[in-house]
Amino acid sequence: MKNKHKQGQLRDVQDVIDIIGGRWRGAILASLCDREKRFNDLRRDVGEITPRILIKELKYLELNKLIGRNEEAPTKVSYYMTPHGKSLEPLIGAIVAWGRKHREVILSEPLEVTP
Amino acid sequence: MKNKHKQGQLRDVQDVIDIIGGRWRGAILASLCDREKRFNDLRRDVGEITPRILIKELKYLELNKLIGRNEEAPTKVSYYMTPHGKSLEPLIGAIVAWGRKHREVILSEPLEVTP
DNA sequence: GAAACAACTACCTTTCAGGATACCACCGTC
DNA sequence: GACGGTGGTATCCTGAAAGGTAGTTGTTTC
Repeated sequence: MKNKHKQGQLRDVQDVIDIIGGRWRGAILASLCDREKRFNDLRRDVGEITPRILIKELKYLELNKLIGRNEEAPTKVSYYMTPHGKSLEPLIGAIVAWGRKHREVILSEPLEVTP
Repeated sequence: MKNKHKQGQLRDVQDVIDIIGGRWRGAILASLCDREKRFNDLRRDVGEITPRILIKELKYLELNKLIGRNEEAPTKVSYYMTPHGKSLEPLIGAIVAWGRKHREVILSEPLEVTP
């Protein structure tokens, strides 16, 4: 994000966009909604992601308290959704609903017969 | 967007992110929610945006049927929210609500007293 | 008819999220 | 003590998005 200098609503919107936007965060959150995962589980789950990016995204989500990190031993780290992370679910639901409706609107282009 | 190859919910989420995400679209939509605006009104409203970018964003939003374009004369063009665009308002409301809550959560860091 | 404005448009540069690749530290085990 | 697996870092690179600057077309205004 570059412009956090906005105030009020716009700032909130941009914050949320930042959080669930981007290439990977949605997929990571979705994968963790399912259940707790270890680093390499996520790596396999999410697909083409490189460890560098995965770590970066996980740290970001952790910083934002959406996911938690559990380290039993240096080689046993797992990630899980926090309650705060789970509170995103209804919002994602709303977004999905609007997205669906939006696609309908876009697909039903009336093919204007220009005079 | 690069990966539209996802299916279902994730795809909807990404679509919506694409629409209201980015540096300017939120601000433009917010400005137009208020009332119809002319090109240079928007330019002043939104802030530092250059005409090139503004045009691009407006075209994108128009393509997505969120805003409409009204050209009375070549020098009298105005932009306005379509009904579909207005249907975004509740969603933006929900996002704002979660964003606010999120900021509270983030700001109330308990300053872990590490042992 | 030229100056001033509105609404674009073209061209070129910069920035930065994301990616490829390779490497490191720690552990168990054989 | 070499070997393989897990959980990372470090280094360099790329491409798309955003930005800067200037130009073009039409309009009104005098």
